[in-house]
Amino acid sequence: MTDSLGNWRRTHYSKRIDPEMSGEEIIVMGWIHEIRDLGGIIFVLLRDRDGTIQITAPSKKISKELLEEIRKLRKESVVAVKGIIQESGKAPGGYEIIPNEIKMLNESKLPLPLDTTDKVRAEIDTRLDSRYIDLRRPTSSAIFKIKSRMLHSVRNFLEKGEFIEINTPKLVASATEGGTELFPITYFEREAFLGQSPQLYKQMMMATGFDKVFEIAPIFRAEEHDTLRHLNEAISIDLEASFCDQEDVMHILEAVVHTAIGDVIEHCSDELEILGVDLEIPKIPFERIDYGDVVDIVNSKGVNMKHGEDLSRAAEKAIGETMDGYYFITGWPTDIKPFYVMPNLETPKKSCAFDLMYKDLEISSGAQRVHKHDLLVERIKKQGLNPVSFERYLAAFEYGMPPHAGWGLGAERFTMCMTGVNNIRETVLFPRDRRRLTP
RNA sequence: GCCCUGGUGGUGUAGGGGCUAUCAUGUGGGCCUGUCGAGCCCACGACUCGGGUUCAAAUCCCGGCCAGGGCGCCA
Repeated sequence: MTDSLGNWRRTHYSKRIDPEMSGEEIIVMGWIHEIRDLGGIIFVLLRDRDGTIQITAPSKKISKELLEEIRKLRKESVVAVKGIIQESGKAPGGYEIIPNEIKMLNESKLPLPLDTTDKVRAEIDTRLDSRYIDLRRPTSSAIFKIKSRMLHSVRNFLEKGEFIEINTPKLVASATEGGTELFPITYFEREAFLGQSPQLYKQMMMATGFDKVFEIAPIFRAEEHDTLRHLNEAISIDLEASFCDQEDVMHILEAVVHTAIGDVIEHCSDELEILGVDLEIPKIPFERIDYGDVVDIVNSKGVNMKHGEDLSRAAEKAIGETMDGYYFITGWPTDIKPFYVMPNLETPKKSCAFDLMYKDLEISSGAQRVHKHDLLVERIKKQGLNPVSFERYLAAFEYGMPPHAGWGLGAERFTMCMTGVNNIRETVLFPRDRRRLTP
């Protein structure tokens, strides 16, 4: 039998209670985390968003009816408890609630698909199948509280820097941007695709005079990768700024990373402790290492890498062993970077592109962009693409396109860096990968 | 897509041609007034699917599906 909420409202989260409130009557609401029935006394741990609070029911202090009600409680059912706060050295946290009245708001089916108390650890696959229950575990929810704080921090920082937040379409007409595989969809009578990147749109925004824009939105990539650091749907923090070169946006990027980590340390100390992470604010400016030096270091580590190649996984690991924390790789060969990346004026084989790495993980890449129409057409042709399919995009470069630069930062990869988790799926509520499309 | 490893109660595991299929947690019941991974007693609950070998397959072989790890792909 379940009760209605009625006029009951939660007065306190578990973490907002302290022993000085002793004697006060409050209402807490949440899930039954654990029950220890000792016969003459019953201890119930009630869990809410922020933690747990002990409900203590001694048979001598409460009515028989209430004691029997409490004895019937089962794990993960949702209840509301009205009771008196009592200071107690024996209770966890130094206080407990002596109940006066309990409302059973909704019972949970048993047995549970996984253990919420971490006595028996479930595998990530099992956890993702029942993600709503998995996220009741503090070690799971802590990751998302940190991710949320990071996203707030980035928005806040860019807003202060007078960036305009934009939204670009995720339903796009053509697969002509290049390289990566796109997800085809049906768009009325036509074929369309899910957007792989807001790149071309945010560049078009530079022709509007908005000057500085950013977007935090999903990107979709139909690659059949099956690794701990790839997703088919991810959140990209994208930024583009006019009258800037790559150095300018690298400064912004390292400031964003620096600020976000500082904010997470300041506001998420409980979550970091739950995860056992000792997060430190990285020193800025981050170290810069030229692509040519990367090739030398990688080869010196016994990993074969030719000049002009992208980093293999082994190469990433080799360079990650040498470089500590966050660092930029600059001076990438023009040939292995996308057409919209500006070649270096003096040495056109080198580009104005950069990657931001954390140890052996690429978390961001960016560049100064080509803003000259004719050079852009030339670059598109050189990459084996057809300028005709870029007509609408290219037109934006004919009516006064300022020089500009920008980057995209992977929100999930950045979250991995801060939380120390080694599987990117841990950082997405409902991850989409090669095999998983539900829930 | 390739290579390696695996799939055993709800969860996490042990075992590895014939035993009542191990243990923990859980669930149900019982005892217990300070638990905090509570304790003790009783009960419940499982061999991924299809084919093959064999007197006999959860175990060996082949294939599918799924998972874990590594790689590739990822303008």
